Amino acid sequence: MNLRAVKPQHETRTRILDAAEELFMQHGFEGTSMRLLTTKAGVNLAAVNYHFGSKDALVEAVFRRRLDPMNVARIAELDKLEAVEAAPSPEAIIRAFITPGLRLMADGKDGGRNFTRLLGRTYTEPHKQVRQLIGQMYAPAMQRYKAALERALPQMPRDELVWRMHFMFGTLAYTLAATDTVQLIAGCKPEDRYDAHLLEERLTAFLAAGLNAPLKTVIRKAA
Amino acid sequence: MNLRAVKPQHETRTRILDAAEELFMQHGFEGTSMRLLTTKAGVNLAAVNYHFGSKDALVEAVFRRRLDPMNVARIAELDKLEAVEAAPSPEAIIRAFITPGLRLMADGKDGGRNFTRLLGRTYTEPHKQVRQLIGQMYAPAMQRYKAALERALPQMPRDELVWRMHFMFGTLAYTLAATDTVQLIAGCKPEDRYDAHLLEERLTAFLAAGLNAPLKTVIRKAA
DNA sequence: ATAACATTCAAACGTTCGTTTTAACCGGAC
DNA sequence: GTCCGGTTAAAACGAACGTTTGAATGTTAT
Repeated sequence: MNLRAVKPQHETRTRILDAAEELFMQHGFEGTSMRLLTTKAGVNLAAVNYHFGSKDALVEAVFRRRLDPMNVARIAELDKLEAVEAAPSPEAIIRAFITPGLRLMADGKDGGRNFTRLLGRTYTEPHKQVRQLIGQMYAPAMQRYKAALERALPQMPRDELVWRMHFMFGTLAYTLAATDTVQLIAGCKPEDRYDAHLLEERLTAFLAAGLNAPLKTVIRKAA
Repeated sequence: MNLRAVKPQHETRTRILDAAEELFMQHGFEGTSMRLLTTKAGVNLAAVNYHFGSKDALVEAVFRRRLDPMNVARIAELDKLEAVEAAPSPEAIIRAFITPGLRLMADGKDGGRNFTRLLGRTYTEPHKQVRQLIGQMYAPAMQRYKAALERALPQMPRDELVWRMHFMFGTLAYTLAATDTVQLIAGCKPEDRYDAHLLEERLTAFLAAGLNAPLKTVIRKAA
């Protein structure tokens, strides 16, 4: 029969993915050995190669498991928004964009927090393969949000908007990923980070203001 | 004599540091082998251990070479600013903070651009040692800028300011480090990134607006 | 010239890496 | 029971890792 049993469906796979998420975050990809990984997961050394094929394929699987749902959620949030009004406000769009990430970060029981830390690193990931993979997974949501913001801010030059989206993206990425820099800047209680609602408010206010920053008459020097 | 010769002063060291900067950025620390590194630098395999002691010590040296001068420049910019007026504007403070980083990024002939890409990665660096090292090197400048911003924005709650500094820091870090995400968001000519002046204007406008975002009456749920 | 020193070099060290192999195990189908 | 696909187990593979060694080489002071 080709009917997959409904037993502990791929428990080993899940254990490996969980351990990989945590260890990749702590030590990076190259810094995490298969022996350490499989030991932490409580599985045999050969299990990774059996279930995923190779270490590189495992890396990809780790990202796919979380990133695909997150970007699906991002698009769903935007759909919901645009169903109510044709041209949502920049602030509402920002909120729709950052919410799925923050939700993952606030996820206490699951290892979502591990993943957001890992995720933040990927935007500057050295591995070309990983960067391309991430790019592919983000592209659809990005196009949607770019179009939505162009509609919300019709007066803004396109290249300026691209840069402000870039800044916005960076702020979120850093917020999701950063570990102890906040405590470095000031004595900040780390439990604040997990108050998802408060963080969403702060981040939205900051990003909305930045996105709506007054447009100076930019002095371009002749080429 | 203990007088060091003035000849090609530590040429091998410099060649190693340059190669390390580029390769660490491309492949990460663990992903860069000593054999590849020394080959690229055109030095013997044993040269790194001879001149720096170990690979880890080389990593530290790579950061020290660039980070120390950059944070010295940051403090100097702030000194210069506060010499003119006691309480500079938030925008001026922001500009003073981001300028040294952007200057390094725009540095075409030197490998400064390589370093800024590498630097952006460090804020989410897995290695505890590296993170602590970076933290130590940033701390003095950070305290100065925090104090300056508190003076410039006396009405802002301290914890809100800390978070906005955090966002600001993240935006700059991401801007310095990001590689192809901008092109992912939109067809953005990569040569724009190197127009340091234009980028400074854009970044300053965005950050100043975010830092000055209106303070909503935050609804805190009772503990 | 020669002694003392700093640097470079080729070779090898032991360890750990990701992966492969081969046998054992296990639950259902017949 | 017997067979069989899916999974786990222990052991070994060759390759690559960071580091060390000891001799060779260049450089400077006497």
